[in-house]
Amino acid sequence: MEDQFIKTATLIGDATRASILWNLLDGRAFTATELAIAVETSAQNISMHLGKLLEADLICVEKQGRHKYYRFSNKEVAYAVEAMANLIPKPKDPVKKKSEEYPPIKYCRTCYDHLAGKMGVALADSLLEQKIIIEKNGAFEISIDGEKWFSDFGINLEEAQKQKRIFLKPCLDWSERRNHIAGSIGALLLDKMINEDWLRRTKDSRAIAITGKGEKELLKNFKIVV
Amino acid sequence: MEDQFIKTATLIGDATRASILWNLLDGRAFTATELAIAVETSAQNISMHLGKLLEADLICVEKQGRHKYYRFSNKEVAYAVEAMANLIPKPKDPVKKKSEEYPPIKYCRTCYDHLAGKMGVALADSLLEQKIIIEKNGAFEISIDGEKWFSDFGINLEEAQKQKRIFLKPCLDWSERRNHIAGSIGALLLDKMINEDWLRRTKDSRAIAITGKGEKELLKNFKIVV
DNA sequence: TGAATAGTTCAGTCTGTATTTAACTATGAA
DNA sequence: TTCATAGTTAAATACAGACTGAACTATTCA
Repeated sequence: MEDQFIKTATLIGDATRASILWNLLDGRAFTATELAIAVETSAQNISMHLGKLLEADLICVEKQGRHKYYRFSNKEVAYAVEAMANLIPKPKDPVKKKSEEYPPIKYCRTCYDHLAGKMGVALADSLLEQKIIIEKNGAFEISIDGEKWFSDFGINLEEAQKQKRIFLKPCLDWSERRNHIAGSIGALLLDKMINEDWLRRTKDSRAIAITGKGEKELLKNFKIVV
Repeated sequence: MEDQFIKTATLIGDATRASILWNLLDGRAFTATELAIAVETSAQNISMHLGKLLEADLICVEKQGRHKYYRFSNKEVAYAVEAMANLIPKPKDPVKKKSEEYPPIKYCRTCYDHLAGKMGVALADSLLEQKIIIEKNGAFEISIDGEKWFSDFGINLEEAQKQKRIFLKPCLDWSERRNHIAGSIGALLLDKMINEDWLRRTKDSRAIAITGKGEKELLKNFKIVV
């Protein structure tokens, strides 16, 4: 058991592979070349590293034509990466100004395709408090009032319900240790906010940037102070 | 943020340091020398690695005379180690025989000075089931019948109560995720079993070996199958 | 006191493994 | 077809960082 743990630890604990995992953290799939660029290494090298991660079943691959898309094998991998990210030493004295206390990524990032982090949790809290969604034995449900709210907000619930994916489900955020909103509703909320230019995906698209407009609207609609 | 993650990952992902973390996983504190033995490396080397783990605040240290006791800094470290252990590839076909699945240290080890691991948990379960101890809002108490039992078993409760240390307290076991019995009672139980030659401390005193006599007595007294 | 044990520091060595160079296959587009 | 792009494999190289040896301080014990 110890040997196996050491193997896993040394597998993750290489700079290039750690960077790969970090880039895969938002749940999307990337091609080998994309990862090579993101990680800043050669194609041959990324190929070798992806091979090792594949062999240990930390990632899986899907072939599409001449492309190969790599993603996490299962959510446990994401948990482990996030749990490790939790160990990053906190800055002792908050020298920085208020909003800059942490880089945006800490406050606002995507988990697969919905909002996670502090922002995702705050959003879930607000929707719960406004009784737009309600908690029912561990699951989230949309209230009667909530249905109207979503329609006003410009989200078509019937459309969402048609999708295969789970409609509304809580997702435990490791950095906050709190539930936020996953499922298609989570994805739709994120999409909507991006379309309304409240939020913008950044270049590497893991972090989410909040626009000036978004700052005002988030405060107005959800009482979220950015 | 990514850089910091890579730093943390490479910190954990060295074979020697991973082994240190693995050994600290049960929550106990170890001296540098004990760790060097457990990890099978030199004193100088362990010192260097402990220094790095200390600097990153993954572990902390308490000085006691000429000894230095190292332990996890916080529960997040244990979470991360466990989350990583979760990624160990599952054996597809369980080829192994029953009792040899894990080395003895996994089943029977001390946590500070009381029994932890599977053995400690099984012992706590048995005492609870026999109503020798009872759980009362998260704490353990000795029942009326229990007082007689302890006296029959050769443990003087009044003596134990005089000691400063907490008399009877649950202690969460990381590998089992279950409470076992700490406090002076836990220590006395361990002492007693060692005196009766049910158990023997091994050389490095982390692991506990069960004697033939112990095997019989544990089954008889606590229905624990070793 | 001195002897033994616990732990650290530092310079030098060594080695595992990541990376590079180079030659390859497979798919898609012109 | 031929060219360009995506990705792999294999051997040669390079290097970060672990480990060793030797010399040190601090504490306990006899």
